[in-house]
Amino acid sequence: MSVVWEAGVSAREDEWLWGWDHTPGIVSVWSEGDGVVHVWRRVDGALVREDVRFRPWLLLERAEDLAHLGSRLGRDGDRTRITIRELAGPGALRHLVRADDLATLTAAVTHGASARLGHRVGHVRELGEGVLLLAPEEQYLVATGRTYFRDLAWPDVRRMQFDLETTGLDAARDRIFLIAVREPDGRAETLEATDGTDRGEAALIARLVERVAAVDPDVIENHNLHGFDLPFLEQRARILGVPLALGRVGAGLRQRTAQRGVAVGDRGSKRRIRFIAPGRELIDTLDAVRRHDFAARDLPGHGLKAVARHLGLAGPDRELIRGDKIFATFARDPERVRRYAIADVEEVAGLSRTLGGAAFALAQMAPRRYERVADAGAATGVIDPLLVRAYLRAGAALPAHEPGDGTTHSGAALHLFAAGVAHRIVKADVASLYPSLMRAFKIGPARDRQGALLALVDRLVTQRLAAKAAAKLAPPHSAERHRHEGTSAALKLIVNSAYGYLAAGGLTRFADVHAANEVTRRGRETLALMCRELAARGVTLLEADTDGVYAAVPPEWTEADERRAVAEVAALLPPLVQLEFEGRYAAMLSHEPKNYALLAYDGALTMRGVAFRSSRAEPYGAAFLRDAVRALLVGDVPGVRAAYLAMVTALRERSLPTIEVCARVRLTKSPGQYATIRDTRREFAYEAMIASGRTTWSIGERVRVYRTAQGGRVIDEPDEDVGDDDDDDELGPLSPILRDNRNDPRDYDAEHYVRMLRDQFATRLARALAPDDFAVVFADPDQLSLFTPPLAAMRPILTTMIEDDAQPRGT
DNA sequence: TCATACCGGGG
DNA sequence: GTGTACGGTATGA
Repeated sequence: MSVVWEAGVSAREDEWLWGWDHTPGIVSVWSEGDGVVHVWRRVDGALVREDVRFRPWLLLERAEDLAHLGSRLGRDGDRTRITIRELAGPGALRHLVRADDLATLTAAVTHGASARLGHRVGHVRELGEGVLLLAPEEQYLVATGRTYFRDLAWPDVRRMQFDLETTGLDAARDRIFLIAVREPDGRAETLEATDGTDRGEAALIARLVERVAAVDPDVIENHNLHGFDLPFLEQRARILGVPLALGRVGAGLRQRTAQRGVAVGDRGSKRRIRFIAPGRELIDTLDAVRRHDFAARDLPGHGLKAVARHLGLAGPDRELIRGDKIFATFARDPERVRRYAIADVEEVAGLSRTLGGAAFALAQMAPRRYERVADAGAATGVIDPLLVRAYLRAGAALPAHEPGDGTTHSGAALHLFAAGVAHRIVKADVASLYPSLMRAFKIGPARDRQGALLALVDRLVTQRLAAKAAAKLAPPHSAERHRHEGTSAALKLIVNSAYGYLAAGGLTRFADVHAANEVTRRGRETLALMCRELAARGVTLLEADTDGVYAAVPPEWTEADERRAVAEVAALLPPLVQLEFEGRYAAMLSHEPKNYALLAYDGALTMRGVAFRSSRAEPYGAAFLRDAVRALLVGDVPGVRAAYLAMVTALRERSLPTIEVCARVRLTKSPGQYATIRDTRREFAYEAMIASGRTTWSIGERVRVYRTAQGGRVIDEPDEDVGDDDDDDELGPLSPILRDNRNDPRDYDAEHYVRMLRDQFATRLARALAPDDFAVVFADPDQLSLFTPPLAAMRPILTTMIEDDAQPRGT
């Protein structure tokens, strides 16, 4: 009996995650809400379009808004034009209303609501929380239990990439002169305007449209597709009067409001949109990059070139051209721009395959279009639709959104126990702490009577472990492995956002600040327990943050001792909360909370936090910090002094190239704007531009500026900045070409940069040395002192904070 | 100096 | 008819 019941629950919860209708091969869905849904499917590789009858639905709080229909209102199952069915349970949205088409449905509701409220209700959305109306395709997917891509593997979906090359960034003024296209079979080529006229550009756009129609891809991709290429293309097509039929139905692009889209209309109206090409899915690899980096946080930046290089997708002789020089380069050396543009589309295809697996897998679960799943956040974009579908499948009424009761949300714990240098470091942390606590203590939203969120989290965790295991078993680089890894990444993403869903205030349907606070309270409790128990085993606590602890172990401990201590503490934590031995390091410089440097046993140096890595920081300072911190962490105080002296000498003798002292700044004012405020307030960067003879520049331009005895100057940016990949300890961030600049005037203000070295950079080491020692190590070589204590006798120190300095902080 | 507003990307 | 979070930098009081 109970076994049968368990099986029933299990099947039901599977349906909550994956849907229940196993129609294979769906690659796109589109509906105008007219009672017909266009479904494109890949069947044995061929594309099939099915036009399905479908009755649109909405959820309504007040049935009386339909009372005016009288006998024309049918019960669910009738073939009358509008039907209503009451759902079970306490939720506010308890009437499921359907009709043959959306217009009839919404007209009936607004008519009734107008009468009830005594004023004209023009659109159901004016009913706010009293109604739930999804996009027509989502209504279809929710009601049928179908999802995208069932039984399809990644290569089964036809993907095409295109990338515009333009004369500038402003579509009102600049033109498209070249388009790189890559077809599903991997062939890539460029389409080019024959001349710089309207006619030439219009013909180019028309050729792109023809090519898309001929290739007929299911998916169109590019990096920043929704932020740049599509809006630019749409505006140029509109200006030139070229029809932009990139979809499989309709004459042009459609749009939807999207917070993460581009601003449209005159400034002031804050409407942001993304474009839709019905019948195809428009996928932006920038979304995949952001989603990946959200969890991994290992990318040097989110630009195409930087990410492609980081992931090993870029060829060794990848053509690089600075954005503002592409058009000019094309005039001189068109082949170079062609290679550049083709590399772009090829990298996009590689990026999509490498990072796109999560969205591909999510689309097989959530009742939304693939492109929506790909660009949505996990909480409102994935979990909420899953919950809506689960409730409707269970025949249960949905709660409406509710504003919080004023309770503030409390966050994670952060403690700094000691600052300075410590040795034999162990890092222990809990993987997926918050979802683990939700599972362990059954913390879910109070209004979730079905227990759907916790059931989903449980299932997601189990299935993720299965997907991870399956990925490990599959051959490296195989399609199968790729699929399992994508599934695993997708599941992890949703699992980890379950807590965010709880804590999202009024943004999510089942948000519950009390439940969220219970999760973080348990989290702080768990972290405190970990710290206490680790300390009881003889380690020195250094820093603890949310779900992890850094600590120094006694000199006589072996790695086995370290692992044993962590395992002992792990055994004291609640079941399902798994403390892991995350890593061990030779030494750590603890500076401030979230600001530290780690020296691994293999010699690799990692620096974290603003104090140690700022993209703005002058390269010479960063280079000095790397050398000095490394010396410090191996206990070599004379080495710290030597690094300092070497840099001071290089500055004073001007053997250091100018670019090493430059700061990168972004110009945010136009020459005209700056001219108007110049008399009231001078700004260094602009003065440096003017002093260097630069009278024109564009807003957003990045320049490198440095200080001279007279003022400031700028130097030109290198060819293209790909971002520092941060596997440092090579030559630093500069290219050899720049180091070898023969025209370098080296007229920087050396004393200014010496002061900066001491006051801005050396201070990062202050907590690791006794004050007297610090003064000696960073004393100016020109100021002789009668008595200097021997550097070799100095040792880095570690200062333990008193209890009050361990600062718990809310978010 | 500290708080807050805004950005991340694309040519 | 939608909605991330976070760490960094630029800005204003």
